[in-house]
This record gives sequence, C-alpha cells and structure tokens, in this order.
Amino acid sequence: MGMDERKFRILQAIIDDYILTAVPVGSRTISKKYDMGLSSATIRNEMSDLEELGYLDQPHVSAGRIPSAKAYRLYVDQLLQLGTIRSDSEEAVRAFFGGRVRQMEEVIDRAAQVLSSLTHYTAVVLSPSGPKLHIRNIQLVSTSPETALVVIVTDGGVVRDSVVRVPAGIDPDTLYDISRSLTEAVAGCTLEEACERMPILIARMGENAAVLQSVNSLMGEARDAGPQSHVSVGGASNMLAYPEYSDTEKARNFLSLLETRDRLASIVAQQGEMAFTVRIGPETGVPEMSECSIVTATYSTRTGRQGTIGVIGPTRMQYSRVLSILGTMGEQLSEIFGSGGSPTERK
Amino acid sequence: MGMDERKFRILQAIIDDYILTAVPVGSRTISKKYDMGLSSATIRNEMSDLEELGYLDQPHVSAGRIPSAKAYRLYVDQLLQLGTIRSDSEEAVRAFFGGRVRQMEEVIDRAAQVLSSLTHYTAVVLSPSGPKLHIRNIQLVSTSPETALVVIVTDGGVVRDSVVRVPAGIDPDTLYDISRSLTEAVAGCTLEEACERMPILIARMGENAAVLQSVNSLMGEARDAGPQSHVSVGGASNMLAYPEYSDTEKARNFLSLLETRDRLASIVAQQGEMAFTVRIGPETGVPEMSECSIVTATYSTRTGRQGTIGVIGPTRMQYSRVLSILGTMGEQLSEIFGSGGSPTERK
DNA sequence: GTTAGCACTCTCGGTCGTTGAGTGCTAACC
DNA sequence: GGTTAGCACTCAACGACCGAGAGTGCTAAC
Repeated sequence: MGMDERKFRILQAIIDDYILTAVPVGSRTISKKYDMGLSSATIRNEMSDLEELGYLDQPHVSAGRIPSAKAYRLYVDQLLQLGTIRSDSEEAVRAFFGGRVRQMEEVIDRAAQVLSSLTHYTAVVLSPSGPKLHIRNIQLVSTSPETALVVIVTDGGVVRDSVVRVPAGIDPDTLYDISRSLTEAVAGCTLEEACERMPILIARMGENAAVLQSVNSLMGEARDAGPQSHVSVGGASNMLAYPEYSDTEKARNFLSLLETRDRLASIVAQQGEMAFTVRIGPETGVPEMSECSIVTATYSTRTGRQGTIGVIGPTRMQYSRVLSILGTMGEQLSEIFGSGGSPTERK
Repeated sequence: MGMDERKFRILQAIIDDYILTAVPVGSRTISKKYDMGLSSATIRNEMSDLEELGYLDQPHVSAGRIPSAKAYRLYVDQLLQLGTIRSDSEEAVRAFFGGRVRQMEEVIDRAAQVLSSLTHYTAVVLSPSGPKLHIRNIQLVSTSPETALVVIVTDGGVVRDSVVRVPAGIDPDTLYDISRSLTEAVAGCTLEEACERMPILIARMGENAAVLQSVNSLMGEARDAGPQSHVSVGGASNMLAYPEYSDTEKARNFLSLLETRDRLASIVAQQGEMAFTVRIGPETGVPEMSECSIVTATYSTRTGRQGTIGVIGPTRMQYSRVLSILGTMGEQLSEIFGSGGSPTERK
C-alpha cells in the first residue's frame, strides 16, 4: 500500500480543513466540501489507509481524523519544494514600516508586532548576531563633570555604551586625546585581544589610568556577554484565541516560556543555511511546545551578521501564509539593515 | 447603624480569607478559623449589616460573601495610614540585583522580573521621565568610512544615539571639531531651542553642512518623541494562575492590553506626589481591569526625573505584601539611579 | 445582645438517557 | 477490483435530574 496521488489529495484536504476549523474532520465532510467525485465510504477506506501509514490520528473511535506531525511535515515539504510562496503580503509589511525607524531595537520590536498582527500568531524576532567583532573606534563622551559615556564601535555597529566615572573636572579635550590613543592601540583587534592588551596600556598611561581601568572592565563585560542578543516578542496573547490553548495551564506554561528570553532565544535561533526552517510539534524539542510549530526565516545586515525572525503557532498553522509573510519580512529587514547608514545596532 | 470596631474586625477577617482562597467566605468559616468568640449566627447578622453598608457582595443567596471594592479601599487606606509596611523583602530585592547592572534598560527589565517573581503578580516598570532636557554635549563618533554615530547627552543622560551618513572618508579629527563647535553652540539649550538654532549653524558651516543636516533631523525626532519612555513588563503569565482569569477570553484581553505599551504606560503612570498609589477595580478606569487592582510607587534619579513601578493583580491582592515589596524596590532603584555615575539613561 | 434551631435556597457534582457524528464492515454494483 | 450503499456499533457531548452540602435569614429562647 503506497501513497498514491489520490491519497495525497485527500490528506491535503483534511489538513486544509483542520487548519481552518481545528475540529477533527470526517469522511463525509471531505466528500461534500471538497468535491473529489468520491463517496464518503471510499474516502473512509483511504483515511483508514492514511492512518495506518501514520499520517492521521484519531482522538477516539467515533470522531473524525486529525493530521499527525508527519502529515504536516509532508505538507510543508511540498510547500517549500514548490517554492510557491506568493508574496501577497508584501504591501502590508511595507506599509507597516512606513515611517523611517532608526534605532535597531525599535525596528526589532516593530517587526515582532507586525509579524504577529499579520499572522495572528506569536512572533519572535532576534537581533543579529555574528562572528567575532573587531573594534573600530572607542570614544569617551563627557556626560557630567564626573562621568563619561564610553562608546565602543565595532564592525557590527555599536556594541556597548555605558557610563563610567572619570576624575572630577577632566577636560573634554583630554578625554578626546585618551580616546584617540585608545583607538589607535586597539583598532582592528577583537574584543578578546583588546582585553589582553589593556593592562599594558594602563601601565603606560600614568595619571588617567583609572579611566582606562573602567573602560577595561567594560570591555570585559562586553566580551563575556557574548552575542547577547535582543529578543522581541509580539502577539503573545494571540495564542489564547486558539482552542488548543483554552486550557489555562497550557497557556500559562507557554507564556512563561516566552518570558524567559534566554531560553526562548536559544529555541528560536535558527541554525544552518536554509532560508526557512519549519519545526513541527515534537520536532521543536521543547516539551512545552509539543503542540506548536515554529517557523523561522533569517535576515542579514550589511556587515554580514544574521538575525532570525520566527512565528510560533499551533501545529495546524497556516504554513503557506506564514512562510510567505516571513519571507517578505525577512527581505524587508535585510533591506532596512542593509542600506548604508541606517539603524544603530547596539548591545 | 455605624461601622463599629467589631464589624471592622470581621470585615478584615473576611478580606484576609478571601485574599487567600478566592472563595466566597461564610459565617461559619469566620467564627471557626478566626476565633472572635462569637457564634456563626452573630457573625451572620454583622455580615448582613456589612452588606447593607456596601462592604460585602453576595454572588448568590447561598454562597458566602466576598469583599467589595469599597471594602478593599478601606483596607488599604488603613494599611497606608498605619505605615505598617514592613520591609521583610528587602534582602530578597537586594539579592536579585546582586550583579552590577549598567544599562538603564537592563535595570528596568530586571526590576520588572524581580517584582513579578516576588509578588507572583504582573509587574510594570516605567523608565524615568521628567522635565525638559537641556543639552550638555553632542558628539560624532566614526563608525565606518561613511557613517558616524551621533550621541546627544543631556542632563538626563544619553537621550538619543543614532547613525547618520557622513561624506566618505572624512577625518575623525574633523568630526571631533564639528562636535566641538556644535556643542559650544547649543550646550545649555533645550532640544526645542537647539532645533531652532540649527538652521543658522548649518548655513555657517559650509562644506560639512550635510552632516549637520542629519544631526538636525535627529534632534527633531528626539524632540517630537517626547518623554518616550521605556516600558517593561514582567510575569504576565502569573495572572493566568489565578482563578479570576480561568476564563480565557478575559485573560486574552488582559494580555493584549499589556502588549499595547503606550496605553499601558499611560494607565500605570502615577500622577501626584504620593509615595504609593492604589487603584482598586473600577478605580483603575480601565474596563479590562475592572477586576484588577494596580499598585504603584515611584523612584527617582539623581537628575530629579521620576519613574514608576507598579504591580497589577486581582482585586484580592495581597496589598500589604505588595506595598512592602514596591517600597523596597523603589528605594533600591532610586539608589541605583541616584549613585553618581551609574547607568546610562537613554531614550 | 447573643445564640440555637430550622426551613429554605442555590450551587456543585454525579448519574443517566438521548442524540448525533463518525467509523468499520459487508454485500451489492459497475 | 475498485466503488458505493446500508447498517450496526461506538463514543463524546448535551441536557435533565437528583442528592449533598454550604450558607443564609428568621424566629424564638437564653
């Protein structure tokens, strides 16, 4: 017993219907709503076969069938292969980004909002992270008589800015001089290398060593923090609208997972080179998400760093719609971050 | 029929019990669990009076009573008057802030997390906002051959940093010179005044006018953005644990309110001079929150700007606990932001 | 003023048919 | 041999019903 053309068409119809209604679908429904020119009895036989093949599950004897994870997998593989992702949502995405936005974090937050409101699922956007960063510039900016702002610029944008104490009443020009020699000393280094060199510089500096000391500890933090990425979530409440989450306990677990950003980031972060990733149910590897699917795409910045955008929804997600929207959103973000001198990348 | 001492004690007992159990409390429960030396019948009579006075509600005839908003109001007024807020949570709060944190937003996010996990309710933290900002320093930092980072420092900290295009290959020292003359020209001004002066400066500048133009539009944005505060929410999922929100529809409305940050901020933002604000049920003025209470406190920064921290929970909230925790958290934040040269304020 | 007693009310949780959707199987049909 | 009509069977969902229990209000006695 193989998987012939007809079985596939029936399976497709079942998935489509279930995605729409979230109700187990019976043989009569298929034969009536989707005119296949077959009676319910025939469909029934085929469905029985499909169940045996592992594509359908049956909640109980006298309910209809629901698609299994395996079925969804087949479905999206088909979708991805065909490359049939129409970008009918392009304009909607564009419209949302209407106003110029500047700050990296604003863009990320916005993207999460847009994604969730277009898909009606929960969206997660990760800020770009990438290979080791090389220092390009270090600058001290006076903020008050006793404090200064340290800005470390790398080829990935601004990595770290923070306030440090400086000797009271220090001259802004002196700060600039320190910045210059500092920049000369460590430009082109990675953060690691720079941290190693700092002790030598500090020793050589003399009177303003204290300032460098502060800068040093800051660089240490930046190095240890690693690819410390910003995570933005949108439309968490959307999930509650689906019957899958009418059980409060489940909803709670899901939401609290969304709140532990570190864990969430590591779950969503997409590995590999593919344009899209689809993980269905158990494939997510997260117990709390065994009834969810995660679809992700990537975008990239002009400096070659990569970010991830993702949508989390019930396994009966509207995959083709979501893939399409993620596609345009990815392009859009790449465009925004790619164009010469726009948003600040930070952290 | 007045509100005598005994009635008050009984009301207190009812409130305490209901806060704990969320179940309508009956006369027998009170006479047994809280030994008042009175029989259930007497309690019953008093309860009947309390209901007439508007302090108790009755879901239906043969259920116990639940406290009304008016009762909670009396209760917390008592609490606030007595000033009996013990800071037994001080150490817990301190412990959570163990590691030094630097960035303003990190502190805010952290505070929201800590608040929610200590109270088991939902926490909202608003970044400080305050009176008009005066410019202290403007600096251009080279980030790539064609781009530079603009940092505008005000007496409230760093307000705005963003990347602008600059003529290709411009010398870092030239950038510094521009920064210097710019700073000289507008230091001490408010953002509004600075925006007005810019056209003159641009005209005078000559060859690098384009750079100033970019800075100008950036200042315009900063001015228009206003007190654009950062809002951080923690423990949104906590609310789902309470029977009040076992209805998914309610939970959804609540969560989606939390997601519209602008609206949320305007709801939570505390007006007035008081140390604490407690709004109970309908007092919140938000339909979605007619079954919630909002408790807020303030903290302040060294520059005199004020931020708000708040906890949102069911009306049967553990007010005294929450007030205590909010109190210590407020002090703690004031300390962190007050101490000389710590976290960057931004936005 | 307090308390015991009692009738009354109303929710909650369980049981029990009934209903209807859906299946699987068999036998007839093309 | 595949397709279809028919039929018996299963089982969740729904509503009605009922008893238990919690709680009240009222009255009368202390």
